[in-house]
Amino acid sequence: MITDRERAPLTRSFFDRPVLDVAPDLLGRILVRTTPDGAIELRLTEVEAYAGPVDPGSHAYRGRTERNAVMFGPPGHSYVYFTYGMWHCLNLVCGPEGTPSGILLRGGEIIRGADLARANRPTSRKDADLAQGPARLATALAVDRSLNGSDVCDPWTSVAGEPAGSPFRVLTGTPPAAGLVRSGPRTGVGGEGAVHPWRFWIDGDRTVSPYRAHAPRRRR
DNA sequence: GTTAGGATGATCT
DNA sequence: GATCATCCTAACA
Repeated sequence: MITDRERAPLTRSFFDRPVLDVAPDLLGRILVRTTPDGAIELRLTEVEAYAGPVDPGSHAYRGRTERNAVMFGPPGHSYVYFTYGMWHCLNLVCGPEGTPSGILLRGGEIIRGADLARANRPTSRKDADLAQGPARLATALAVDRSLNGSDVCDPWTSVAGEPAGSPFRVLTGTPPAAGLVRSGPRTGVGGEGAVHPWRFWIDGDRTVSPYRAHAPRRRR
């Protein structure tokens, strides 16, 4: 059962918890993406948890490789991967260190810097689409693999001494209204990984991506 | 409103 | 060689 009113303090140890605790706790919080052109703020509305070695859906399921190496590192860092030949996806690594797990950011509402986000994603027809879906989210926030392994600062370490060029921060934001946090199967995850209801979203929010079940692709 | 098909390349078996 | 934590467009209802 999801207890959507439990909110951990947003300190350095926020991400150093089991991924299933962190994932619903991220809903409603704000990811600040700082670019050379300015800041974009995104209120998170949809995430998916990937639970490392016990989860067939996780990139870390078959052990450490060059691609998934940051999932095996300390929590509070970004894991960015490239998929389908075109797209990037942004994850946040959770703890404790040694249990490689991450949270895929699937959807959010741009609450500041919408002009920058629109410039990054000119094909978007309406603002609700800007970060609706993981690859759209990464595109709107100008995230690519050059940001893999970046530190995700919390407010306490970033108030005065934020390193120049630090690309991500997380702010407290506004919690979802009571009773609106939902969970269900993860999008696009098949096999045994499909049984876990590890997708979390804010019910009724227009920036949550439509659910699509896993479907094997036809070969051509 | 929904659905089918193509784009495109890194990664892993 | 197959798979992939996807998106967009066109076609249809």
